[in-house]
Amino acid sequence: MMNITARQLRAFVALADEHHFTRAAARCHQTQPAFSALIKSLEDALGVRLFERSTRRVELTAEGRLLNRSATRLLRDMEAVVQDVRDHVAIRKGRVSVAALPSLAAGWLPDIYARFHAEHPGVELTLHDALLEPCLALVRSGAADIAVAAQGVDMSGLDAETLYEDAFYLVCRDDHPLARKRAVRLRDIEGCAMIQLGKGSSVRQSLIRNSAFRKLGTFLEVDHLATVTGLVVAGLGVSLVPAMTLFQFKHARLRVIPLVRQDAVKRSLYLIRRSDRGLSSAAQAFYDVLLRERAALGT
Amino acid sequence: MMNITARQLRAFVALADEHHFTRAAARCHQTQPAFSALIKSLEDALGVRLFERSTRRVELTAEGRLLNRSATRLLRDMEAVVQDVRDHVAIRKGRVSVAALPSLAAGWLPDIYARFHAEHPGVELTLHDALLEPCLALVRSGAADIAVAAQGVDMSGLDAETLYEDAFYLVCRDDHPLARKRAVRLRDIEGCAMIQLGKGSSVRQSLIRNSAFRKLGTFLEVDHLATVTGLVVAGLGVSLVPAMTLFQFKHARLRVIPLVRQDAVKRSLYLIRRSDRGLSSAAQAFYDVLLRERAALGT
DNA sequence: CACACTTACGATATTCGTAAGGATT
DNA sequence: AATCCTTACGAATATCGTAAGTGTG
Repeated sequence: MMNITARQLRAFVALADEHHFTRAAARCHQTQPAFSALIKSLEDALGVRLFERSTRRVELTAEGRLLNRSATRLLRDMEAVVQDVRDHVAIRKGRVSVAALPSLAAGWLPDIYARFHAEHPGVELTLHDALLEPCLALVRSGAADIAVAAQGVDMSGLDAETLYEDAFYLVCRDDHPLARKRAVRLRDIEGCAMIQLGKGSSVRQSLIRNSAFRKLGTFLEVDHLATVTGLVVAGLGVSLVPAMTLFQFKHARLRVIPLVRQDAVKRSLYLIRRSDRGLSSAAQAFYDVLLRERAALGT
Repeated sequence: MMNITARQLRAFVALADEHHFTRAAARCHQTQPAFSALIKSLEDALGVRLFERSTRRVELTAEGRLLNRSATRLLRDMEAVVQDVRDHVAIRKGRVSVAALPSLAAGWLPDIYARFHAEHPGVELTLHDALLEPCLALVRSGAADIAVAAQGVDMSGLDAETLYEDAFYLVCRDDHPLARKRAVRLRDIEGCAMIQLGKGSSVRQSLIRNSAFRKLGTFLEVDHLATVTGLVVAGLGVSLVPAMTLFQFKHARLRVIPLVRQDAVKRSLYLIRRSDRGLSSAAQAFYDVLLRERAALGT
């Protein structure tokens, strides 16, 4: 029947090259009679003699020359396809697209990206920094492999693996009345001018979900953490933000103060992916790195 | 190992298409367990799972999608190459190049070309009309598959199969003294003004080789048979030409007269090809047609 | 419980390597 | 006589189909 194998093509090319059964057989790591049979099987499959052979001469026939023009290319194509798949499996090639909340995208992930890229330089990395719902939408649509985010309202079709419990801290200027405290209570903050992130942010959502913190006033509402920093530095108010965002508040005049244990509030962060399909090898490797980094987060 | 078969690729494409083992197996004319094993063998060869399968869902993995993009093209390429070879074997495609003496190229071959083309419209035909030595050179170099010609001085590396013994006839105008004879003797011609072809022509060579005819005078020497015709019609002389050229002398005022048996002279025509390589299927088919037509030449 | 993929297993077909055969120089 | 391709043949391997097993909706 019409079932050509890569081995037949390799044998054909080797023989067309060597003009010698014994040598071509050796090149294919076979005994010569087995190699002969392999050539014969190809000739039978094609219904035509591909080599004129006597004991002293091995030459391509007209049809052999015809096949020879295509066979090398065909074989190379074939091996390229196989190699490509293997490169992806071995994570020498690939693409990973991650969607992450802005705080994580700017604070936690860059180092991980750098290390992953150093280990797998052939893999294209994409990072979407987006608010919670857009993050989930990216994963749902397949545009992103993984989201690093909080849970959304609708998590159907998504798998969430707990990543980190991100504790909130009070951020204030050094001349604020609370600036000297080692830990603050909810009650301490209630009277303060609060600078909050927009309601689409997971930081704000986490506070809204917590009944104790829901009644906190909002003096100003902004979209970006950097703006919060600026406003607090300017002395317009204080803010409550999770640990993962604190890299934004490294400033000489700012103080970061934990909440006392009984008033602690956290936002839960998850690794999120589609439940209906597995990850590519590269994406799985990235996912595994994220899981491994989770341990380091505890410190 | 790395031995991909066409069947594996066909199975893969079928399953990627159907998303259903049982249906894909049927499409490949196999039982479902055998088909399963075939997919598994491909997955093992590539070292990666290509389908996510539960009993209710069959979906491509990321690597499967990667392969799917190439597999269809690869399979089509493969089948195209095989089909191309088979088309050549079945003489639906191909190329035949024939070198023939001018007399044969113009007189005998055109009909054969027409019939061969009607039977094998996909085969490209080339006809080189050339004198004897160029004809042989074309075959020797591989530029022509077959020559229809006389034997040359050097026939090494060439096989010659007898085609036809081409008897010479006297051609003269109707008012010539010999025009009324039923057959002429060598002696009758010796005094005539002879119009001859150039010494490179096989017609002239055949006469030169025959000792009895070597002493014939040459009144005029020209290159083309058509010119001979014109000169004879003009009454400048007579000519001796082989039967295969007589189509050139169909003219109301010309007479064609055989030689008496004891003075008969012939040129031998051969089918000539390289002895060191076989013919392509198409060329062989053409060769066979020429051999078959040889029988018709006897009449 | 019905459908669908996997595993088990014996039968068949293919492929392999060793050894003998035959052709060419 | 030496080289080298083919054929012969028993052994190892692969593939097939039937039947039983397993998991999912």
